[in-house]
Formats: sequence, structure tokens, C-alpha cells
Amino acid sequence: MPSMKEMRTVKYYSGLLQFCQRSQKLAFSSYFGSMGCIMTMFQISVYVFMKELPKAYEPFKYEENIYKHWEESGFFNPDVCIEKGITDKDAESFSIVLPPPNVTGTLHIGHAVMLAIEDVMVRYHRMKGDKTLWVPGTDHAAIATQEKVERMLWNDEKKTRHDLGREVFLKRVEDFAQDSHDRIVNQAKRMGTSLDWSREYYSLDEDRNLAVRTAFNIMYDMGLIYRGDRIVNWDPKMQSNVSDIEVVRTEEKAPFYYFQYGPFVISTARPETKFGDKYVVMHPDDERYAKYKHGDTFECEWINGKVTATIIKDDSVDPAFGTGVMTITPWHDATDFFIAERHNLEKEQVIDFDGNLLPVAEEFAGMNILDARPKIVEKLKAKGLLVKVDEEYVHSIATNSRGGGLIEPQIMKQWWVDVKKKFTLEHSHIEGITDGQDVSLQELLQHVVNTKQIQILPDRFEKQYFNWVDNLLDWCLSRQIWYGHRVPAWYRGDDVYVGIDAPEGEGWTQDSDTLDTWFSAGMFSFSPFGGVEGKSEDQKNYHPTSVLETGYDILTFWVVRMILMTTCLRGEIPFKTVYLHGLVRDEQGRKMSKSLDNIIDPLDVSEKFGTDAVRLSLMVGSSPGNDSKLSEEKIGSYRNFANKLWNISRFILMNIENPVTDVKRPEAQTLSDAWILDELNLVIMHYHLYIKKYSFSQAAELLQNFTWNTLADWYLEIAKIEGNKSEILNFILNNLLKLWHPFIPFVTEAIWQSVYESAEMLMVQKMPLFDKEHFVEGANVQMHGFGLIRDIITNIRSLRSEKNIEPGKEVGIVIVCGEEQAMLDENAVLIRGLARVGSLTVTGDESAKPEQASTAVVGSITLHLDLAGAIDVDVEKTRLQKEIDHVSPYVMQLEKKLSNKEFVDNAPEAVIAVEKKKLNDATQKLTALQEQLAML
RNA sequence: GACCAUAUAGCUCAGAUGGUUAGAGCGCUACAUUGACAUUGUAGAGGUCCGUGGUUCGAAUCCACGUAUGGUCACCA
Repeated sequence: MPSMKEMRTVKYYSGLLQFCQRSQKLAFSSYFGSMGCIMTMFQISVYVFMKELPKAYEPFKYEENIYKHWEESGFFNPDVCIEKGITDKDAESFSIVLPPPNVTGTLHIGHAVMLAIEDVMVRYHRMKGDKTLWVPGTDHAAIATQEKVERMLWNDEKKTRHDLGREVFLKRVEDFAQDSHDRIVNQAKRMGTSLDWSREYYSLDEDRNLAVRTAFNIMYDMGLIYRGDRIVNWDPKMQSNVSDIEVVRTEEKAPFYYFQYGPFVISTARPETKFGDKYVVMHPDDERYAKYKHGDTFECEWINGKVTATIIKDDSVDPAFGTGVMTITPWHDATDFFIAERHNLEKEQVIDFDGNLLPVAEEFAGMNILDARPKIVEKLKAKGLLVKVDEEYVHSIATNSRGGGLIEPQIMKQWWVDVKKKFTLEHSHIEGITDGQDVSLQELLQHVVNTKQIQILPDRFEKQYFNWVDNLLDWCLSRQIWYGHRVPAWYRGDDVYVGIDAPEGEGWTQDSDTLDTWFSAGMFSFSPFGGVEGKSEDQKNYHPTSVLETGYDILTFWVVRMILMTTCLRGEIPFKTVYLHGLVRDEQGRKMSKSLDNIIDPLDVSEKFGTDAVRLSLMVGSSPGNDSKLSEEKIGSYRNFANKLWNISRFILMNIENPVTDVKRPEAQTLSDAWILDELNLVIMHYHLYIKKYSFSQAAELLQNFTWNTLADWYLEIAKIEGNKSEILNFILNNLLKLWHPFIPFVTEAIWQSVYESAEMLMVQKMPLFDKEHFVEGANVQMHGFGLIRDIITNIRSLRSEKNIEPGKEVGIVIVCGEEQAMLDENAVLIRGLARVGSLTVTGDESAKPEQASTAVVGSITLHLDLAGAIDVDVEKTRLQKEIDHVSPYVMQLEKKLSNKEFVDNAPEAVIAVEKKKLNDATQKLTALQEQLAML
């Protein structure tokens, strides 16, 4: 590793350089001017030497080694941290189960966000001293993975899974899953994740399978899992039923046909389902059809001849839709199914499981429904039964979100979870639910969020949660795909055996169905720690987990299922907080997709800009639950930041004599020392507050602002002038690296290991704590004092810039002040150096003002930039007038406010005091400016 | 149709519990460049805080209505 170690050897030269600078009395950086001849020799040596050092941080040279080093240390595993005395064994626990990526391919930028946010939390808590565990895993994602492999199989070999058979096909899927897994793990490591790989799990491995079988068995015994004929979303293409959430609806324009059906006109977009229709349904209160009574029958001509139809009155019919009359197809429509259930009507299958018409369609039997549709319309038209066609009709069609198959509702025997049925919760660790209380799964779901035992962030997603949970329907568990956990049920004749193991004896066969992938996923808060019983040490230590961090798009898919399974099986909440992050979009706000070719691959950009830059760009500027936009430009700007931190460290390293890790707040020697120490302390205070409330973006921005705008732009420049900052710079660097580490682990660790060679690695150092002792509430005199110096310097620079004075040229300044005299004298060297002042006069005597000057006012202090005859009076007048025009409305506004009796009577005293001070300052400034103008 | 969110500088976004002359980064303009750092520095320009009402001594912030954009759910015979 080319490292900053070597830079230590430069220190000798830089020390000499500093000495010489100081000996010149007017300390200034070489930017501002020439050094004496004496300096040249040293300068050259330093320069030449540094040429050989890495001036820029090059992430790719460090990242891999650093990760390896972390991994080999074992510190990702909390047991090792305890064993080595880094973490106290009685410390508080902090645990996260990584939402396991699907083994469908590679990690995308959305995973990178998740990994970055969770790693920040985990590293922060580990450094805070908590017993911290972050468990990795991958998910078999049954439907998604099988669909992907089937697609590949068809594209490459023109074969279906049935051509291979269950066993061979599953082997293919497993090989594919293994490849994906390996790639995913590598990618996660590249992102710097401090996951405990020794505890890694797979959602379909032995232990998880046992958990699934046990859970199914328990819930069956409780009567919560049942087998029944219900209408399901059948995908003829995939040959499986899928759940409601896996179905996507898209709007489509389709011809809408009106047909004569006996005395009624009925309408449909799907004439092919109408063969078996023999019920006409209308609203009971519909006046138009009052003469028809519920249960009346009539005979009429229909597609394939005469049918007898029965009249049904049901208030689910909307009289305003179409003609207010409809026929029903209970086997292929959910609404119709429930009407038929209510009135105990016959149901008949019309379409088979491949999407072809059954014999009931007679001459159309065997035809695909889409081919048959126009032919059926043609036939009805020929019979004079077609009344009209609405070509502008828009309805939504249902497709399978995986694979895009057109959904055909079918009635099938499937396994279900009854979410409304009361059961007895034997052992409850849930507040407000007692042991042995009767509850339903739906009630549990409502209860734990209502009582805030589980907090959802941002809280507006609670609305969405309840919207879903309050309208919860039974959960269809079984799928007819092959990849996944098998339904642990066995049959013999009509007997059903549900148990963990296959029963003894002849004639039993296992259900060939598999389970919804979310059934196993619903147990991920505890199944990675062992079985359903919850007896392992890990379960005792780390469950419920602290946080579930995931994207808001799977709130209903996964979060709800986890709460359901965990409260039911364990009588516990799965996690205390749900933190939902937003989606990452491209710079135009579009979703990233292959077809738009706007995908940002986390590995590509990590290689290009460094992992730290990628992580920061995903954290900063994004808030919980809100989508964020990402561009390479943005990542580039954080690459710049990492480099800035690197160079700040380079500089500091050259200026500290003895890098020590055991740091206490050093004594301040100067005003600026006191100021920077107080600033740092404030930063630490806010940093912890922000992380506590999950405002990671704000925490990072705070650090960035301190690092760049406070430390680099001001204090390091001051250090060059005041010198002798070894102890204080060591203290700042030490703290800064620790604070930054959770966000940008690689660059901070690289710097740390170069600076503090013999110390334990940064990832297990103790996080700096807010120093209450040195915090002065409200008016911090020292900070205020330095603020004045800073304002004076900025104002002088501003005057220089306005007067177009070359940056290198020294200027004469007269400062007229009052009680600040002593402080200004003390810090005159800073004003000289940082504002490039040659002759500086600090006085209480107003007449010391130069003949011709440009003037600025800072508080009660007046600055005069000596223009030594070069003043353009008109320009100066304009400038002062502009400044007066800016300040006087402000003064008036404040005067008005303070003379308003209602304000003075009602506003809190502190607010009034602040306003008074503002007015006082502004009035002083205005007066001074007016005086200066008058004198010109 | 129900519910939710968002609207602040050219762009991306910060702005707990009402009290700022409304902030940052990028971009833009001018100037600088042997420096720890051009992956840089200094100084600037740039805003009707979506609109209209209201509450209040005081509103970017709270309330109502409206407009635009996005999302979740439901319906679609």
C-alpha cells in the first residue's frame, strides 16, 4: 500500500519550513508571495519528495486489502468483539437482519442504498460499544428465480421445465442460484458491508426449511392454515396461481359489447366467458327492473342455443354501470364468485388451465380464448343478438408481475392462511396482549403498530400499512411452481396429513405444490437465528431486531408478513423500528431500467469513483421514504470530498509530531484553538442526535461542512500561521476519522492505519462522545470572538475583490474599534496572514482613518481599506449607498416590529431580546455607513 | 373513487416544536495557481418559498380550498 506512512518522513522538512515561516514574523503562505532565498532549498526538497507520494486518494489501491483486513479480524462477528474485549458482553444489543437479496442475478443500485444505510447504522453502533450484529442472507425468491431460469432455458434451448422434469430443472435453478449468490456476496463485500458472514443463511437451506415446516405445522394445528376451493389468480403461462400482490393491472382499451339476453341487454368485454352464464343479476332497488322478481326464470336464445336463466337481486350491482344488468361467470371472475357464494349458485368452469375453451363452448371448444373472442361476437351478431359495440371502453387487465402472463381467474383447491379467525396466543411478549388471549392475525397486525411497539418511519407509511391491514384478505400460500419450499402436507385418498415429517405407511404422497416465498420470508426476523422455538443464544441476544431497513415498495409484501408470522409463532414483535428508504432514480427522475439504458451499476461506479463516494452519494440528499436522484456527477463530487479528506489528513500528518490514539481534549492556546474545539464538540453533539433520529443525510452534511468549510478552509490555514498545533490537530483528526467512519469506511480506515500504525483498526475504535463539560449554553464567548475575526477577514477580502486588488498584493487596513481592541491585537497575525494585510492598525481613534479608503462595517467595528490615493469617490459612494440601501429597510422592519405593542406583549422575552440585539447591531452599522458616506 | 406524499435558486435538495435580511452542493461569473489538495482557493450573481384565502403580534413552516406531479388501494359486468 503506498501510504501516508512515508509522509511522516517529510515532517522533518515541513517542520523546518514552518520554523522558517515563523521566523519571518509575517507568516504567510507561499500562495501570497515569494519566500526568502533561504527557503528555496527546503521548498524544493519538500516538493520533490512529495511528488513521489500519492497526492490524490486512489480508492482501488486500498479497498480490497482493507476489506480483507476487516474480515480476517473477525470483528464483524460480535462474539469476537466480546472475546477480544472490544465490546462488553453485557452491552446493549443492536441487530439488523439484512433484507436478503433475491438470487436472480446481481445487486443493483437499490441494494447499494440498503447496504450503505444499514452499514452506517451497524458501524455506528459497533463503535458506540453496542453488541452489534448484522446478518447476511440471500432469498430463493421462488417465482422470480424460476421464471428467470425458465426464460433462459427457452431462449437458449427452446425447452420448457416440463421437458427437463422436476429434478433436472431444479438442479438447473440451484446452479443458477449458486452463481447469483456468489456474485451478490462479492458485490456486498465491495460495498464495504460489515456483515457477519459466519452467520450467513439461505432462505431455502436446511434450517430455514425446518422452520418453514414447523411453522406450517403449528399454524395448521391452530386452525389458521386451511385448504379450500377459492377463486385464485391463475397464470396459464406459468401454470401457477399467484397472490393478489403479485398481480399488476394495466389499463387497456378494448371493444365493449352489448348483447341481447332475453328481455335484458347485458354488456361485456369478455364474451368468451359467457357460455355457461345462466344468472342475470341486478340491484334490488333498480326501478327499471322492479317487475322481475328474485328467483324468476326465463328462457332465451344464447350463443349455442336456448338457455334457461334465473334472476338474482344483489346490491353489489351498480345500476349506473352499463344497463344495470349483468350475467355472471363465477368460475372466472372474483366479484361473480362472491355473488354466487352469497346466493349459493352453481359455478361452472368454462376455460381450462391452459387458457383454452372447454367442451361447454361446443364448436369453440379447444380454442384459445383470444382467438375465439371475435368468432363468438361474429356468431352472436349473425343471430341478431349484438346490440352495439363501444370501441372506446377502457378497462384494466391483470397480468403476472413475474413473467407477464395474462391472469385468468380460476376456482382451485389451495392452501390459505385465515387472517380473521381467532386463536389463542399462548405466550405473549406483546404489550397489551395477555397470555392465552384470543386474537386474530389481523388484530395482531393492527395492535402492534397502533400501540407503537413497532414504529414505522416515516410515519405516513402507517396510513398505507393500515389501509392494507384493515382490508386484509386470507393469504393464499400455495403455488404450482417447482422452486421453493414444498408444502409439508401428505395425502392418502382424502386424508390430509400435515406434519414436520412424512408419515409412516403406504399410499401417502406429498403435495406437489410449493409455498409462497413470503411464507419463509415472513420468518426472517428470527429464522436466521435458529428455529421457531427461539431457544438459541442469538435469539435471546438479538431478537426482536432493532431495525428493519428496507424499501417502501415491499411494505405490504414483506413487512406485513413478517409481523404476522412473528407475532403468531413467537408472540413477539419482529423488530422495533421499520425504516423505509426511497427508490433511486436517474437524474431525470425516471426509474432505472434496462430498456431506458439508464442503469447505474454500483460496482461500475465504485470502480470509477471509489466505494466511499458511491455510499455518500446515496446517503446525502435523500430522506426516509422519499425517492432520490442519482447521477455520475453527484458521485464525482463525493469522490472529490474523499480526496479532500485525504489531503487534509496529509497536511495534518505533516504537522503532528506524535500521532496518538489516546486523546483528551487539549488545552486551547489561542482563540482559534478554543473555537475549533468548541465547533467540533457541537458537531459531535448534533451528529449523535441526527443518527438517533435516522437523519443520516443531515449527519453526513454536518460532517462535510465541518471538514471542508470549518476545518480546511479556516483552521488549517490558521494552523499554518500560528503553528505548534501538534496535539490539537491530532485530536481533531482522530475524532474526525471516527465520526466519518460509518459513512466512508475505506478512506477513513486507510488514513487511520497510516497515521496510527500500531493501533487497533478504526472500525472498532470508540465513537467520540459529546463533551458536556466544555459546552457553554447559548452565548459562547470564544466562538463569538472568533466569529468577529472571521467576519473581519471576510470583509477585507470582499473589499479587495470589489476594488480589484490583486490577490498577492498587500494592503493597508485601519480597524477602528472599542472594547475589542485587545482581542484584535492578539489575533492581528491572523488578519494579516489570511487577508493579506501589510500594514494593520487597530485603534480606538477614529481620526486614524486613511485619507482615502474603502469602508466596511462589522458589528460595532469599522474597517478602512487604505486606497492610498487610488480611490474613485463616485464608485465608493455608490458602493456605500448600496450597502445602506440594503441595511436600512432591515432596520425599519425591526423598528416596526419592536414598536408593535402586540409583539412586545405577546412574544417570549428571549425572542424580543434577540430582536433588540439585531436592531442595535444594524442601527450601529447603518450609522457608521452613513458617516462614511458623508465624509467622502 | 378513497387515502398518502411532493411543490423552496438554472439543477439536486436542507430548512423538529411558527420568531433566519430564507440556506447548502452542483452549475454560472470574475480573479488566482510551485502551496496538504486544480479532485483546489477567494469573492460574487441568482429566490413572489405553487396559487388564493384564513389563524396569529409574527407563516416557507399551522388550517381550508384550488392547481400540478408522483404513489398506495379499490372498482371496471
